[in-house]
Amino acid sequence: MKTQTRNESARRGRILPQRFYARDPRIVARELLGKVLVRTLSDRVPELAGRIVEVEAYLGQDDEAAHSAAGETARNRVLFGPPGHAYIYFIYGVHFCLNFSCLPAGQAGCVLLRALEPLSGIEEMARARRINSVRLQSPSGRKLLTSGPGRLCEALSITRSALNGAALYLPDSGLRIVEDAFQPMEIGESPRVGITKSSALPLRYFIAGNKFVSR
DNA sequence: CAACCGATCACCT
DNA sequence: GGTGATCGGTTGC
Repeated sequence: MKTQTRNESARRGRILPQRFYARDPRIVARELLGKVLVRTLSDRVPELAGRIVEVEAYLGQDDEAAHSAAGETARNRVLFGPPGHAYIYFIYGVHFCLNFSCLPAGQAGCVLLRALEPLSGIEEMARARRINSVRLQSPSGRKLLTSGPGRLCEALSITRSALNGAALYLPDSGLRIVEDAFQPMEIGESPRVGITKSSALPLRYFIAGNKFVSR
């Protein structure tokens, strides 16, 4: 299923305010498409940035696939806190995944980032992902940078110890989401990837036709 | 104390 | 394109 969206008021570079996240994860997920994730590593290194092209919504209730489904624990505490914070978890003993907390404090919905289109700092991303410069020349090589939830975290040096709980709406937290110039986009929907419970819900959203969508 | 995973890679056709 | 190996934190028994 595909639908059209439009956002006339986009102002490039404006940080999304906390209230952007204080809504249903399905709305937040769709509106995050086309926005830009900016990662600041230090004052000395140029910022890394990528356009959000694929996300999944995890609901605050009636969603058995959500980490919050079994209630609050030490790991998922951020999900139950205020909206607009990074929830980062470690999966399969190897990878990190980045989520944004949604809904007011006390409700635990979130959005998982599944793929970015690299915009700047591509050389640095390739170093972090151990992709050599020859491979980076090809479309398939560039897709290895940030197409996948574990890949994008590795490319942007996003770890739980560094960024779990970070406020996405503050300019100095190392991770923020900004608006980009308006561009027409068609949004595709599908079931979410890699889960077994609540697997039929169509809560994965992506920019139709974008080459950096993971699948 | 052990099963469970929201993924990726190498290697195969 | 498809298949199998893999790792370790988190959780609940």
